[in-house]
Amino acid sequence: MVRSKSLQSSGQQRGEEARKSLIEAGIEAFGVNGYEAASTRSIVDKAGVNLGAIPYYFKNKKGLYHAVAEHIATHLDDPEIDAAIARINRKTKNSSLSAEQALELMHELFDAFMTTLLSSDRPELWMKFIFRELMEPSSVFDILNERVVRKTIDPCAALISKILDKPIDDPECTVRAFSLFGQVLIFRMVRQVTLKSLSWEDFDGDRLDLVRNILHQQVDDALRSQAKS
Amino acid sequence: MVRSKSLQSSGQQRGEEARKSLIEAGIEAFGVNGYEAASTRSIVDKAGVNLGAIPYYFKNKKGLYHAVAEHIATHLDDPEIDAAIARINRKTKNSSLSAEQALELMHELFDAFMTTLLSSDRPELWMKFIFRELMEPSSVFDILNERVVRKTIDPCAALISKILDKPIDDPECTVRAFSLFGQVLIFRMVRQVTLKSLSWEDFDGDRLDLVRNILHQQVDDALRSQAKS
DNA sequence: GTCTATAGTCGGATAGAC
DNA sequence: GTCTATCCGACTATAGAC
Repeated sequence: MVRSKSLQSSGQQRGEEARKSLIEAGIEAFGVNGYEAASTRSIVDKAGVNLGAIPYYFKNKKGLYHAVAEHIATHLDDPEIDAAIARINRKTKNSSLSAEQALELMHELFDAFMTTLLSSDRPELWMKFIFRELMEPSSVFDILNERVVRKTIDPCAALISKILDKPIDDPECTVRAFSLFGQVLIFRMVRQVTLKSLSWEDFDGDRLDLVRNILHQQVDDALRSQAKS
Repeated sequence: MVRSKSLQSSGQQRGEEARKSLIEAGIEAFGVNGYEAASTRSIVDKAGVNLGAIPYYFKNKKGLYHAVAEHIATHLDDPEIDAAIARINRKTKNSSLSAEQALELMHELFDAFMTTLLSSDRPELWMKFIFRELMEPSSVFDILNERVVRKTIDPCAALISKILDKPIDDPECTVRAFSLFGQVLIFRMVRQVTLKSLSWEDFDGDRLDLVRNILHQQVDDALRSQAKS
């Protein structure tokens, strides 16, 4: 009895470990070249589990893909970015926010965003997974769009509406939010292209600062020139 | 004799058509979800040729992929963008270009670029093919980087060096060129994301104008504030 | 609950018929 | 020069042993 219970418990633990390692391996496999290019065999090999584990825990390959997307959406948290977003959400409810204060919050968000996106010790495969899905929507597009993109873009658009003194649902606010993020995102999305043109090997140290300062200035100019007086 | 010659000629013609239709089908197949997801069978079906045609004309699947990249790099020409680039290349050699004139050339390029990228009647699958390769470099990365990206980015960086009065090899010029393009590219790369946030179905008519005007202003502000006096 | 053996399908590439 | 038949390996999913 005791022995059987202990065995079961150890089995459940192993089961949880198998789930985890499959999701971990799934992020890597799906991240590199997408859903089709990742074989279930390569995933179970990397995860150190047997082939039957995927259908058992996730029903099928698509189920694992879905679980990977859920995992990324849930665990993609960066302390500085999250803190900046929380501050923005709190203060945009306060309608007495001045344009200058809003711009300051904007810079806090962008500075955190740039540092996270450009320094390479961050989970690069998570990014690839997300960007691929956003470029070519499939079954998990909504998960990532709602819980990763909107979470960041909507507060940003709200800030811009304060700065420009325009209604929150004015498309101009959203267009500006996306285009400003585009300035940063391009260095992550086509990273190799930008590094090659610059003859750089990485965005580190002074180089990261250079990019950060330029983008900071461009965000500032774009919004300040249009700010309510 | 005559008959055999005519048959051979017709055969060569058919051969050329097979090549063309395979490349056409390849753009579509590789464009949608990448190299791995495209099966040679689906490609030959779409092209209306037999399975042996791929190894015969292109050696193997990779050879077809390479040919598709070559075709895109060669035939991706937009009259207005090309004209703008040609003007820039001509005038940046003239060192007496004023900052104001350079900024004007910059706007010509960006306006053409935005119209082409955002209006959906342009070959969307070509874009997907290019972006996927730039994000995840494989064997044809250099072809696309040299003949599509550098062709546009380098003249743009040269213009910026005139506007800011900095040396052409100052990394600041390249960083600014990429980030300004990023403002536009994001609307093409994660098109569905931006459209969904805006509750738009397409970038057409007034909506295209709205985006174009905002980006025009942002490019203007970013550079004008830093222009040599 | 976990793993292995295998079914059934589809992939790219080839050899040889026409 | 063009097409067909076929090989062989790899894939996902399942069934049943342990």
